[in-house]
Amino acid sequence: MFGAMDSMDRVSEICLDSQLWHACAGSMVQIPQLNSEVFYFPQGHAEHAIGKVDFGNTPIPPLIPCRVNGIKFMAEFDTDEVYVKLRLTPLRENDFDLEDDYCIGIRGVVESKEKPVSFTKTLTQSDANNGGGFSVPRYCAETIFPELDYSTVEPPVQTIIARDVHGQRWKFRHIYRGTPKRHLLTTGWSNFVNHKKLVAGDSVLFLRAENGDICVGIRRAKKGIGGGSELSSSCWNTNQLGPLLFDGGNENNKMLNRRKVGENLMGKVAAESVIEAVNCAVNGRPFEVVYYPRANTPEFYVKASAVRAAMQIQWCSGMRFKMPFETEDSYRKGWFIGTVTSVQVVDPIRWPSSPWRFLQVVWDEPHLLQNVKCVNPWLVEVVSNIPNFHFSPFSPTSKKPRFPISSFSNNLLNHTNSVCNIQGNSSAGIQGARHAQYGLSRSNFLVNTPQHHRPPWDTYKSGTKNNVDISCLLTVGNTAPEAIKLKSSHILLFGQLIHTEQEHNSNIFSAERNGNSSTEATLHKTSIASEGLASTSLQNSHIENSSDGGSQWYKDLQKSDLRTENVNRLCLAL
Amino acid sequence: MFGAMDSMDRVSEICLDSQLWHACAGSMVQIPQLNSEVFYFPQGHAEHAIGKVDFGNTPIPPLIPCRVNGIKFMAEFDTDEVYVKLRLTPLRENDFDLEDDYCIGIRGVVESKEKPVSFTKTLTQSDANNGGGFSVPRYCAETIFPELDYSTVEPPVQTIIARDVHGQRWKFRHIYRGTPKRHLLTTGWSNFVNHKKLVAGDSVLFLRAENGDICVGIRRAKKGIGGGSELSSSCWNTNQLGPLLFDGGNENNKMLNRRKVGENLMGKVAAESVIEAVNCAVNGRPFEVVYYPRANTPEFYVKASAVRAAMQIQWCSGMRFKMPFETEDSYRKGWFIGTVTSVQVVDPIRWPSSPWRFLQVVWDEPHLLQNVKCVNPWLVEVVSNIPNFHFSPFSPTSKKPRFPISSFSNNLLNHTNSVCNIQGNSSAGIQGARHAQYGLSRSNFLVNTPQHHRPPWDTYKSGTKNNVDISCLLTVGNTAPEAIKLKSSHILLFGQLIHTEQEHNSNIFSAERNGNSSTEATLHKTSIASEGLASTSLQNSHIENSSDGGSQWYKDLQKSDLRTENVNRLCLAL
DNA sequence: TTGTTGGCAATCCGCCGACAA
DNA sequence: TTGTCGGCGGATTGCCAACAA
Repeated sequence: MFGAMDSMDRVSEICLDSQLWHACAGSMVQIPQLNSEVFYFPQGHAEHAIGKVDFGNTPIPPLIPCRVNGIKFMAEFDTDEVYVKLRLTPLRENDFDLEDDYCIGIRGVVESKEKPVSFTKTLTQSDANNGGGFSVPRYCAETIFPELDYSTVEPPVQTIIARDVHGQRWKFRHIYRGTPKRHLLTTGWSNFVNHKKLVAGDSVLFLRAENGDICVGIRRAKKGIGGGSELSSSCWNTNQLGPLLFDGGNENNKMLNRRKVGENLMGKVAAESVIEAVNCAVNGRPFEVVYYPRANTPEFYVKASAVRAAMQIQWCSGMRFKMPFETEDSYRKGWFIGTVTSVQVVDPIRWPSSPWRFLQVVWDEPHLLQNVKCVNPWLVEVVSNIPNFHFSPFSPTSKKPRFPISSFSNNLLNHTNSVCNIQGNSSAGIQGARHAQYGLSRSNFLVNTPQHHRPPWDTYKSGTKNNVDISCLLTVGNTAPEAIKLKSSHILLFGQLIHTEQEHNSNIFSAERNGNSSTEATLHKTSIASEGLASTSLQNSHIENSSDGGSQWYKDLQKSDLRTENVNRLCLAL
Repeated sequence: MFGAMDSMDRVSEICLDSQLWHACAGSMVQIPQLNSEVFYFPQGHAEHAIGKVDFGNTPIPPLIPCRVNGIKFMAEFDTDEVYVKLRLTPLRENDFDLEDDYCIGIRGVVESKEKPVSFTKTLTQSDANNGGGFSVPRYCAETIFPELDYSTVEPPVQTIIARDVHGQRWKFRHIYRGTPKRHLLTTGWSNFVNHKKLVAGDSVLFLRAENGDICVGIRRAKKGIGGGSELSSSCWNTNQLGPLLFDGGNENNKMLNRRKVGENLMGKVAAESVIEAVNCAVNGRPFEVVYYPRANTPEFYVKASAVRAAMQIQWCSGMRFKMPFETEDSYRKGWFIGTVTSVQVVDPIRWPSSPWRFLQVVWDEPHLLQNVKCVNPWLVEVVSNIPNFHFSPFSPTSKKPRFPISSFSNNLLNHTNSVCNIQGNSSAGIQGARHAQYGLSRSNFLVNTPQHHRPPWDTYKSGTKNNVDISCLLTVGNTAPEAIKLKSSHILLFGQLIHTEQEHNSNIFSAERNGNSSTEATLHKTSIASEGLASTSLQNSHIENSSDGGSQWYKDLQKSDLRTENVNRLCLAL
């Protein structure tokens, strides 16, 4: 028998700059090392396909250990959507090689290569529609673009040539003019917008490569069914629409051509390719898989060590965990926090012993992750394994506990370990199951904020606003996401989620350090409303003497209709 | 084991009007009947792929009998390129069913369904570039479009709504104006051109369906490597370029987006899909194949009866044959004529006993088919099995015989029959090999045309021009292509090819009956030059009293530099 | 600091008859 | 009969400062 993939290697090349690829894909995407060991999940691959995948009655292992012996960073020609092509070779029993599989640990860890400086902006109406201009945020112009010569010509202009993911070059006129002065891209911009079929809400990304080259990437707004939650995480599942029907056409060109973009048609793979891959995988033949990082289904290839580590945790209901997310402009990161309600296989008939999504969960902010009821254990981090007792008895939104608190049971533990034999050759079983638990202690606590107009920083560490109990999560030092590298003595408001449930819009407040400064940060407010995403930032706010940044943030907070019944939770990051 | 194709049936539908599909594909394409028996040729499938296909060392039969149990007429979303998807099920020995496989015989036979009226025009510069208008040939306007009301408004206008292959509707303003009056498409036309990315040289096709609906199809000009031979036949092979390199982009939008069109990138299938199909075929599993009629490689699925019939012919060198072709605007059809030089397998190592392209040939007009050295026997029709003795000894272009005349040998005959066992259950072997020979007698003969300025019709039946020997081929009655249904008493000049070898351009003269008239015909002159194709027609020329049509044709003939050293061959069709 | 607006100039689009082949 | 050209009028594009948030 000949291998079906033997002829592919010479057909296509790793076709673009991998740094730009990563910038476009977002920092959430996990790309395994070449030659490392991963588990391939047919079940997850099927989730990544258009439509349902029918495997028939053949029994298929829920996960298949593979070696990664090919990684290609790709981008679709028409849409610029990035994807990765992995070549996987199923491992036989004696191929297991635990030595080379050093466990990096949690997700979202810093890559060895340092990230080039980049800036992402979501296009406004004016950027996308009118006059062919793009309003360049000052930060982007000053950190990404080559330095403008402000002295010789008035107004200062320069030509910027930016490479896209295909290596194609785009020319923009960058001018600093107007009253008050601002940075604009004029000539060349509308050409770019038209070619890329960008609309308001899409994002563009400028990146300055190590060699000084400017790159430009795009990320299309996800036209989610429910109208626009703009967060990205790796546990999501989009609703499946039927195959798109073509409605007979008209003159609406831009929208017509966007049909392929951002909807379920693209960013997904064909059902047959899944079946073909699974076919190879179960027969021990090498195969290729394609993964679209922005398709909102979790990776179906997972670093073996991460799976093993996750499976050694005694998952049980009541456990508190956090899962990383990032906002669509890849600027702000944070954690979703939730609680395990039960531990069970999602499809006992088709996949009777699969760990895929076997954590049934509820979220502290349930409206953002309405569709996500079950997650993969390797995607989350245990925060507390003490059952989450009802600690906000007076909050109207949580009048009663959301789930019954189940006691730890050995049944559950046994089940977890018997799900499949993925412990490798090492000492598997119940004995070894305890040693990898995360050493985090319970850090949830109740705080009270005073009622009115306090200076923002110190008072929000604890207290009550309008008599709402506010629970805070303290995360320490090295477990905080890399964007926040403040000294531990700096107190930052981070990842605050305040939502008004009745109006279905939310604000996320977050903070980020500026450059290498340990005393300056940027405060962000992101409104997630049904109309889309609007974000404002307060840059260069001084933290220690947080006079204006803090107060501005505080004003925003006041305006955001923060009333008793609207506050769910505030999180403080130390 | 689960079938890899089980999940495909519900993914896509037969997605467009099959008559429009056929009009776009051209009449050369062969679509087998549903449930009929075909031979699948892995070798031909590999020719249809991008790049080389490496089957490894596995032995693969050169042809695999299959039943056609699915036909889908498709069109690419972006390019409108038509293709067909066939689902084939390999037949086991006892599945052979010779009963249902009635032999229709030669290629190019009339389909049972009558063809709707259609008109194809190759876009001029003015059609494609300037002013957004399309100059409608009168014939098209009067036979395809709804009748214009010339009485009420001046100028007469109408709105034409035409469906494309996707079912999308396009609106055109059709106006009859100007001095002199002509038919034009104005509003809506440039929108169509831009959406479809048409350029001068591409063709558009208007079709009037049975229910009166207007359809519009497109056929992109083939940007052949050698610059523009505009003929289509089923034996061609495009040169393989390497994967297209992207040269860094610029503002040339239209050309950029056309990269995918008409070059080798499109109209071909992926190498892996070939391997996958072959894999299924050799293992007896159903599989799907995709064939692009306009990719210029022959069909790799061939009606079983056609293959069997072809293999029962005693092919030998010296045999004269003809092969059908049509011009790219699907208006004129004709035959290439050639001679078999040898009969041998093309790749004795990989495909030691394959009949694929096992006829090595030379063409009477070699410059048009430079790349085609070997053809499939089922694509040609024997004209004469008497070796083609050197009958034009004085023509300067053929100073010596092009090939040695080999004698009939039983070796060759034995070889032919031993190529593979495809004779079904019927009496195979040498005995049965003779009964299906075509009953054509040798009809090549030498004629002499007088030297100067003769009236065209009767004198060209025989004679010499400038002392050039002209050999003529007479084909009789029912073997002529359907477009020519003249009474046998009418003598028509048909398929005349006159080329000036030094200038690398050629003229094809052909004649076609007008409508149902048996006394009117259209004479066509097509210039095939390196700049592309230019064609002129003389319509409504009366044949019997061929006063103006004939003389016009004769003037063209005179102007075409028809000198001794330029004339290769003239063919007359009776 | 940056999103939106309206003014405006320059360009382009596309309809037209006049030719000519 | 139909391909190409130049004229032209109207629509669109896109640069800009003035505001406002």
